[in-house]
Amino acid sequence: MPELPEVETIARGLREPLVGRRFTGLRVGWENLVARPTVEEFERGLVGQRILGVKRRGKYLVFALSGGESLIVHLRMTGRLLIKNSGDQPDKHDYLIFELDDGRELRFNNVRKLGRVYLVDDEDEVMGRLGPEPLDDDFTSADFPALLSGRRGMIKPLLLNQRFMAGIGNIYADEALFAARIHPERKADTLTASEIERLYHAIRRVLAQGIRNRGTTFSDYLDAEGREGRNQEYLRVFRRTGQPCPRCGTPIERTVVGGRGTYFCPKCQK
DNA sequence: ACCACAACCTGGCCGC
DNA sequence: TGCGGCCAGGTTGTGG
Repeated sequence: MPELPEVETIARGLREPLVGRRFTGLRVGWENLVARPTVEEFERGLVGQRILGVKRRGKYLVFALSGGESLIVHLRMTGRLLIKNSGDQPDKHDYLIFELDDGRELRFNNVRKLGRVYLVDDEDEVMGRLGPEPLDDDFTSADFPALLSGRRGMIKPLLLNQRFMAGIGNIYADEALFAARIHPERKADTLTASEIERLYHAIRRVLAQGIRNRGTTFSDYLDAEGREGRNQEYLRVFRRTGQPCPRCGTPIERTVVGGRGTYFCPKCQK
């Protein structure tokens, strides 16, 4: 579910309640969510540490801890990070509950149990192979052609490859390709210079819009306070099969590209 | 490098 | 109402 804009919205919402707090306890309802180290070492290493900062990298959330380690969380498909009071009704899918020193809790809610948490000395152990941050100031339109060079596969699976670029998922890949008027199955090495330029700006525009709208909620996504996003009201092709293309009126089509459901306008996207 | 496919999981929806 | 099949915003590993 959560892609860069959703994870960014969560990170922003977690800063105020978490920075300066200390973890006082951990309750584990599904051990496989703890990717590393072992559950016992994870709990022992975490409890007692103060949270110094919260940031996002790609689709990961990173919590800098007072002992120098980093707590890293990936929400995968259905993960949520919610701030609750300790007395609040627990949800059956709250599989990790981080107790805080102010009577509140950080709850990792995760219906499909696919999310993962890590406690590591060096965040590169988890995120070292991620591609560039598409919204960084130092990622410019001049960098994008070089990033694409040598890539011969289809453009959509490439956008979804986190080692190519960090943070893009299925929704924003389709939206960016529509905005750039590029067919999702185009081979990366057939894109013209102007298409590459359009794609660069389209990626940044759709991600920035997603953040402005506080993320896209179809079913699962909620921010740290449990609120839905509203970017679903602004999507132009994603999950809009049969509805008219906002540019030309042709019905939007759905196909499968690289194993993922893919929405596009067959007339605008060549 | 690239591609297809399976695995990890549960819940919602659809058709029968 | 029940049941099987399919689908889902992500990632990783395997085999070709």
